[in-house]
Amino acid sequence: MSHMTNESEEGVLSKDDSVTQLSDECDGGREDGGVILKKGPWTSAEDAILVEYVKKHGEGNWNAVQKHSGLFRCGKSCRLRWANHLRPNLKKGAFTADEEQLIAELHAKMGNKWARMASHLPGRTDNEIKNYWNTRIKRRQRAGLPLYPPEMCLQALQENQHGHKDSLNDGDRGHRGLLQKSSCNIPDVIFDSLKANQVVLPYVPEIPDISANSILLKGLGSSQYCNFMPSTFPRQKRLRESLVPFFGSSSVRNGFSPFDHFQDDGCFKVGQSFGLPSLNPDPTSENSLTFSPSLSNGNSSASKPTVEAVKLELPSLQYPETDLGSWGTLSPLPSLLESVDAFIQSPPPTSMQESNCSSPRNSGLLDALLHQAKTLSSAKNHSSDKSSSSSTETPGDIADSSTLNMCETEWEEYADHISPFGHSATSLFSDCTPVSAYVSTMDEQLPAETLNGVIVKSEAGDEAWAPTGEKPVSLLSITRPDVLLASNWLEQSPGRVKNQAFTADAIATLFGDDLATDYKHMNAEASTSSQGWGLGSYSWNNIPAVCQMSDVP
DNA sequence: AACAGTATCAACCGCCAATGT
DNA sequence: TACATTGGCGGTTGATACTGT
Repeated sequence: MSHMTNESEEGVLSKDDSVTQLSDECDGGREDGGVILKKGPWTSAEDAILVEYVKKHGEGNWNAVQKHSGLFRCGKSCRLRWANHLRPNLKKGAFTADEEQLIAELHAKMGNKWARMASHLPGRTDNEIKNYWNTRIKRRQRAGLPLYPPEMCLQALQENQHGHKDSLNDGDRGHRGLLQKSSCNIPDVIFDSLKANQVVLPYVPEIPDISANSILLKGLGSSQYCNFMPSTFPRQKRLRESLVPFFGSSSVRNGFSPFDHFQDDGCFKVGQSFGLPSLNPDPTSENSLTFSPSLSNGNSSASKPTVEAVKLELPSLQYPETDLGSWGTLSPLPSLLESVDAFIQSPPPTSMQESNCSSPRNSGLLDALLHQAKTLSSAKNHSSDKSSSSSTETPGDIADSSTLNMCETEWEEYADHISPFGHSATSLFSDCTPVSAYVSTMDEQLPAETLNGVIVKSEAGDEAWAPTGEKPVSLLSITRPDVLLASNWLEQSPGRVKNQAFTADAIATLFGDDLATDYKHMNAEASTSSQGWGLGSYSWNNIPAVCQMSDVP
C-alpha cells in the first residue's frame, strides 16, 4: 500500500521540513509504483542518502535510486538534485566577472542553451546559468546597458571574421552547425517549413510549434524587452505594420543609414548588442523620426498599458560562424557599415541558393505587397502587365524571379490580404521588430528628419510602452527582414528598370502618385549610385505609415 | 515595525530524443 | 516496428530573502 514515509521516523525529517512534509501529505507527492514520492525542497538527510547511493552505484539509472535507497523521490528529482547541488566540483557562489562575460558570450552564440553553456563553465549548472541570465542580465538590460558587452561582440565577430575558432567553439561544433541553421539561416528553415505547410494548407494560420517561433525570434534578434508586438493583433494590422518601414531619408542622402547595420539579422544583432539606437518614429512629431533612448530606464518589462507584451527570448548574437565574415564585418563602425553595404550589393550566393521562395531574403511580405500593388496597378491601368515582369528577366535572374513568381502565385491564393505565411509570418516579423533597449548615442549624428511630409500615423496598437516621461513610440520597424530583402530584391533584379516602373505604378496605387514620382526619380539617382542602396531604402522611406492594408481592396 | 514589491534560488513540469525491450 | 523507459533540456513556478516605503 502506498504510503509516504514520515522522514522523522527515519531520522530524515527535520523540524524545518515539517511544513513541507505536511504539504506533501496534503496534496501528496506523485504516486509512483505504489509509493507517494516526495516533492519540494530536499533535506540534508535526503541529500546524504542520494550521495551515498551515487557513491555506490554511480550516476544514472536514477529511477533505481528510489527503489534501492529508500528515497521517496522520483528519478528525475534525484538526477536534478545531484546535478545541481550534490555532485562534486560544483562551484557555488556568485558568478565571477569572467564567468559573467563568458555567459554573455555563450548566450550570444547559443541562445538559451543552458546545458551547453554550462558545459563551458566548469562547476556551474545550467540552472544556475539560466537563473543568472533571467535575473541579472535582464536587469542589466532593463537598466539600459547592452546585453552583450560591446568588446565581446567585437571580439567574437572579429574572430569569426578571421575564421578563428576559439576553444569555446571547438567543443560545440556540432551545435554550431545547428546554430548555423538556427540563427542566420533560420529564416530558411522556418520558411521552408511554412512553404511545406502551404502545400497542404491553403492558409497557414499559425506556426504551431513555438520552438520554431522562438528559433526565428532568436535568429532575428528579437527580445522580450525589445518587442512589444501583441501576439493577438489582428492579422491585417500586423501585416500592415510589417509593411511600414521607417527609414530616414537621410540614409540615402548621406550614404549612411543607421540601419545599415541591420541588413541581416546577424548584423542587426551586432548593432543591437553594441547599443546602437533604434529608430522610433515619434508620433508626436508628425513627420519626424527620432532616435529614442527607448526602454532605457529599466521599466521595459513592466510593459505598457495598451499593448500586450510578447514574451520572447532575449536577443542573441547567433551568427553563423562561418558565414558571418562574408555577411558583415564587425570592426569600428565605418567598417561595419562598409561591409554591410558590400553585402547589400553582393549578398552571399549561398543565401540565394539555399533559400527559396519561402525565405524572407528573396521573398516575404514586401514582395507580396509589391505584387499585390502591382496587381492593383495593373487593374487600375486596365492592362495586364503580369507577364512583363518575368519577361524582363535575364537568365541570371531566374532564381530570383522564379522564386518571386512562385511566391506571387501563392500569394494570389490568399484573397484576404493576409500574408501567404499566415499570421505566423506576419507575427514573426512583427515579433522580431526590434525596439532597441539601448540608449541612443547617435541622436546628434542623425537628427530627426521628416518623411517628406508624410504624416506618420500611430495607432494604439502600434504604440509600445515608452520610458517614463516619454510618449509611446511606434513599433514600426526599420530592421524588418522584409524591408531588407525587398531592397535586395529590387537591387538585384536585372530587369530592374522595368520593375522599377512597375513598382512605381504599384506604389502609386498604394500610396499615391507623388510617392511614385519620387520613387522613380530617386531610382534614377540610385541606379547610378555606387552605393546601390537607395532604391529599397528610398522607396520605403516614402511609404506613408498611414497606409493600411485595410486600405487595399 | 509592518507591509509591499522585487530579486533570487531551488525545484518541478512537460516535452522530446535516445535507448531498450 | 511499436511501445516503454530513461535521461536531458528549457520553461515555469513557488518559497524565501531582500529592499524600499
